[in-house]
Amino acid sequence: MGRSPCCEKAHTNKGAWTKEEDQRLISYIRAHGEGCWRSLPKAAGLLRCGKSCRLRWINYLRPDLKRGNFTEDEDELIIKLHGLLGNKWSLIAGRLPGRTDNEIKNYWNTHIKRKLISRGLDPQTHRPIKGRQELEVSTNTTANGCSSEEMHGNGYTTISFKQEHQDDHDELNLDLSISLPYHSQTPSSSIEAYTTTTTSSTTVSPPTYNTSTTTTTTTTTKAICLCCHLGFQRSEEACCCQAIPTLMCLDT
DNA sequence: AAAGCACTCAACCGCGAAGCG
DNA sequence: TCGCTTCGCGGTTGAGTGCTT
Repeated sequence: MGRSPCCEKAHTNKGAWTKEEDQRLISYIRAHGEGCWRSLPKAAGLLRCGKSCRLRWINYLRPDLKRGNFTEDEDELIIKLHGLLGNKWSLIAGRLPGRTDNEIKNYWNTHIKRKLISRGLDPQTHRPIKGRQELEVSTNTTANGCSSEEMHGNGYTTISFKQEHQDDHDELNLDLSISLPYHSQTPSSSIEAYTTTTTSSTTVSPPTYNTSTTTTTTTTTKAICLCCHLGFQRSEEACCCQAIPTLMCLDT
């Protein structure tokens, strides 16, 4: 019979949140912290499902949210990140402190798409709209400019971005790749050589952190620790930000 | 002034991933 | 290893608001 509902819908409110509900949620989270969204509504005395509470907190009530218009710099950053990551709004949001994935997604759909179209660019591919046919012939290149996936014998996949595509984003140095977890011998000694040692089967390397298989020059002004990027700073995993004071912890 | 239209954005829904027993 | 639960993400919807005619 399909999935069970995330909550007992008959006894939950839906739609816009009231001030009182907001207040209840804020004070509960202030007192007990985030987590266990499933049981939170009951504990906080809210007739909402946990999902709804989580969304309300993350997208609207969090104290570190930056409200207001996006700056021109943020616009450009979003465009560049989207060009590399596609519709990975949460990853993009992770690079824009104070912005949420929902906010960026909405902003993309309402403003940036139009902006790119007016520049003669396809919002999905970030390629000139005119030259699309010839680009589609190039079977090794995905819509986002990634080279096609390389399947390794062990079943893991490495996705790397073509240099030519990265040239569009020089100043960002977004050398993003997904590859086998790589156990660096000195993981915290060098930002360039940074890799995680999590047990995850894939490692998403954020900009600046090159895997062992890529060689690029790395001069960036903004860097983020992968622990922070992936939210590990809240866990027991060591966060290299502490060891590297120049890193920006964006996900706080 | 009012009706219709366009736009924005908060919130919902469904799915896949991760966690856990 | 399997099945269940919970979480998080991306796509979509719809109410509210502003603009145009």
